[in-house]
Amino acid sequence: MPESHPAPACFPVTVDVVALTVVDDVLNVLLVTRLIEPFRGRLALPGGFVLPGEDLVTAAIRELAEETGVEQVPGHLEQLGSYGPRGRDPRGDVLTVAHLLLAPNFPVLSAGSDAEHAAWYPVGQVLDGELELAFDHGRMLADAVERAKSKLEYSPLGAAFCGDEFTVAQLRTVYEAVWGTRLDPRNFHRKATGTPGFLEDTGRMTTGETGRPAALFRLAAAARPAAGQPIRAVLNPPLMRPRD
Amino acid sequence: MPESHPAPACFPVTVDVVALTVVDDVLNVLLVTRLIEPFRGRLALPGGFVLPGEDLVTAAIRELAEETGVEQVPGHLEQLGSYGPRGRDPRGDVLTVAHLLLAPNFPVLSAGSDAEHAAWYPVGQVLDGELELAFDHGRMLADAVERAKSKLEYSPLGAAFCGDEFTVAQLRTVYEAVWGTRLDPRNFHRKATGTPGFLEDTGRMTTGETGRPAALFRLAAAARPAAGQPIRAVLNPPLMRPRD
DNA sequence: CCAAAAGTGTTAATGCTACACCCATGG
DNA sequence: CCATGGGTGTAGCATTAACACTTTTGG
Repeated sequence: MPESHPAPACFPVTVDVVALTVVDDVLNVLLVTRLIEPFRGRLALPGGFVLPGEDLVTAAIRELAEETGVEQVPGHLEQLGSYGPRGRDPRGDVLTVAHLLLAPNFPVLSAGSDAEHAAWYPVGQVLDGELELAFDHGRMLADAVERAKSKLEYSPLGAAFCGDEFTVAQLRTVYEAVWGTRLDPRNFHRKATGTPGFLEDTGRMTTGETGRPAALFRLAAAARPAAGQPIRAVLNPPLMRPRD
Repeated sequence: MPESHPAPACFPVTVDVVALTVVDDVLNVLLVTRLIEPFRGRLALPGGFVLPGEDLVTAAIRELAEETGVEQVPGHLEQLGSYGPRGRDPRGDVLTVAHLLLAPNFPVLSAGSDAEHAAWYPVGQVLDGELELAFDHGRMLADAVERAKSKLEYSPLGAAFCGDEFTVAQLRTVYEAVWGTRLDPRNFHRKATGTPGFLEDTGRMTTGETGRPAALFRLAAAARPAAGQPIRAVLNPPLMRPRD
């Protein structure tokens, strides 16, 4: 750590947020259209400079709020990793700390204003190269998706994509969207409801949908993230995605 | 990302390295004794300021070399996470990016010189509170150990603690040291040698040891880390540590 | 009644745990 | 021969994968 080094050089530091959600059974990412150079007109992850006296999470939440209007963090936020500082911004060295947000499909305040236009885009279109992102945001997105995929296997974070109460089928579509696979509804139901400390029956049911009504669940107390505490590996043995 | 924000404030950025190894069946961490304030005389992780024009990994490798004398990275190095910038250095806000190094027990150039004294210390003594580290390095170590524990479950990185060639028993003691558990040698042998794409028989055997000679293995080509590429999840289904 | 989705039962395959047991070396 | 660790076989248990089947709603 801090030693007797020459010039404790300073670096501009930014935070970026990879906000993922599931829209119509498809994994989406929150992107903004850049209004300024560099990469003007290009899609990018929301983010911006860390201000003096600010912490990383604080900055991430603030930037997210500035571009989406959400007041509280609408889901699960965690650090993804740091990138740089070299070779990622044409204007010079910038260190950025990427964050991962798993959230239900929240409305973004878009268009109309003079702010950058924020909207949900299917992750597949970006990873396939159909849409190209500014800076090294494409790599961040890829890393984020990989992280999300593996988190679903052993943690209860799939529920972060759902609201407070959800059906097993809704939770299953989350897994299917993130993993890009189909899962057997019956086996998934057994695993989800049979895992101790994962789901909690609310006693209430859905209504008005086609087919038989489904039971509504919420995250069990043991699986709910206690502020700042590490996420418990509730699914043990893990719920594994099919490989290859 | 970079927007039209007020003053793109700068932060001093450091890198820290949590170097783990296994010495005599016990997980150890590489620590230095601080020669300057703050925390003078206290144990700390090796690390230091990122220099202008430097990248994170470059800085981590350089700092490691300066304090241990190793020329090449002696094992597997990956980013652990970022901490700060607030409330972790009494002198002011400093952002640090912690790195995790899993390596065989390499010799550290210690003592004698005027440099900080570097040596291996049992991880248990630190986590138990017997030894207290400078800054927030205790938390970093805890995070690093947790990361290492979970990596062993599905990745071939346990082998990073061994040399190029090793026996199944040596690999097993790594797992036992990191997880702090005992594993059945026979079942471990089956799982390790039976997992496709994990181990590769060299055809050679150990000699001179007590008991029956053991076959020497190396990491299979498929499991060897291709520079900069993500580590393959070779152990599928994972080799799971006993819970509770 | 029919379609659609929720949820339960059942069976075969797979993988793990816990051992008994044999093999190969040094002393 | 014996102690020590390397390595194989195998039975029982737990979990998963695949799919038949019943339940409960809306149209």
